[in-house]
Amino acid sequence: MSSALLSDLRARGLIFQIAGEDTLADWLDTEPRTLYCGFDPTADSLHIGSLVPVLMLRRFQLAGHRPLALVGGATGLIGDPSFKASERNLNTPDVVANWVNKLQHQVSQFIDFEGENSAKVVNNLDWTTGMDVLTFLRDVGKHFSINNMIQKESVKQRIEREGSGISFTEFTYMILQSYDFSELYLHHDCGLQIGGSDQWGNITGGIDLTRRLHGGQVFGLTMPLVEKADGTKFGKTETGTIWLDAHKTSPYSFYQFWLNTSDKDVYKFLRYFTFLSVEKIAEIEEADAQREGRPEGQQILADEVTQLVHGAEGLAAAQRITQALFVGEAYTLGPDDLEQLALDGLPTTPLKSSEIAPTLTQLLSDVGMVTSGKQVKDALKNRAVFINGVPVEGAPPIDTALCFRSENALHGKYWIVRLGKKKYHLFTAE
RNA sequence: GGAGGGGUUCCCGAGUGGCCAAAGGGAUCAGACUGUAAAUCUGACGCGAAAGCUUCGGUGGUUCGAAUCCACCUCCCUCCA
Repeated sequence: MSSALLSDLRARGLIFQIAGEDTLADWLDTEPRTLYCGFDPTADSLHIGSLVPVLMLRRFQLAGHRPLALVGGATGLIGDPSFKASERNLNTPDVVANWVNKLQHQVSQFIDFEGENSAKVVNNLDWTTGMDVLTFLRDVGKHFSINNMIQKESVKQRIEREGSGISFTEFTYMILQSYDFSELYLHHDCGLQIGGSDQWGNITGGIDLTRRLHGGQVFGLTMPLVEKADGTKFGKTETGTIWLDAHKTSPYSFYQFWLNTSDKDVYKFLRYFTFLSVEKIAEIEEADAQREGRPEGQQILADEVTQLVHGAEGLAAAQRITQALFVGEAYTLGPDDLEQLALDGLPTTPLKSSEIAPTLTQLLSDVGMVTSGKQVKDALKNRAVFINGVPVEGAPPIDTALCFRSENALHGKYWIVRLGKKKYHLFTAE
């Protein structure tokens, strides 16, 4: 059945490279196996870049294997140099420890901790923190050849490129991660490490070390980097990174992100980010190709992924807002509906008449709709600013008191400001 | 420790005394066209409604005037020891 897993992954395009390809399918087929994937705390939340590996763990678990999610309490203190253009700043131990906590919790929601192949979260700080330098150098470092390490593609650009460089600290990262694999092999019988394609060098390092230290034969599997057809970076928008934490990226914004996926990417993303079968996705693609006009792929993608990350409630909230703003006429909603939208996560700001910003440009940049007043000016020129559906006329400065009068409010206290086609903000009278 | 090269606005990268808020590209935002897609075209892109204000690693200095010259400091890179 697991070779079925591999062929499904292959059909999804989720396999980039495999170490031990000849025997991996057999190994997976004979009995439930343990595998791991590492997540380093580089922020207080994972972002959608980590979603592919996280979901990969789940795919293996659904196929009957046991996933370990490793949180890099130790490696997060060092910083992975793989394919990074420059050295990064070190974060303080207490900051990293705090992030570790958050990641543990976050990763946990995607894998199942019940049943026979229950998942486990481990932290590599547990086995590195007590190790002294000499032991590390003699027992671990001795197995690594510098000649070999500097050959790795992942650090080559740092070593060869003029104007950059790599510290010993970051260079050592690979050894730490390799040691993780050998430890998990020893104590958890973990025989497979998965990761993004940038992790190939680190993974093969771990495979070599495990063989040298324990004579164990272990496997590695990497997933392709998520790339967009237009070549721009996946997972970033004007607002910045798309986080998995609902407090950092609301389910609504998250949902909108997927809904805005390009046609060229949407079916690939369905294969990457959902558990819909490859056949089902092919059907959707086929149906979209037949249909005139707007395809359904984005809708399905947004529904599926939002459900996975934010649950049924988060999805429902995101859909309610989307429905109200983009499908219906938002300014025909009743007061209860508007309250609900605010609760659902539509960006909302109460207006206190005493401390309201005097100009519209200032107000909109204060609430984060735009990053500078210039954008508002630009939008005004294009008649792209609307309050409750009515375009705002004129050029800045525009008096906010005139814009937000109770006469033009919905139900006496609501104003929906729209800037451009997609940005909405709800203001309420206090 | 020695010798040399470098730190420019989100990123890359021009700019070597006034014409510089600083070329060009990318990213981003808005408009048109569309389907909340792509491509294309248009506009914006340090802050400010404007007057104006604040930027070119840091601090001082020279000058009527500095991103550009000088001094010191700091960080990075290359080679040598």
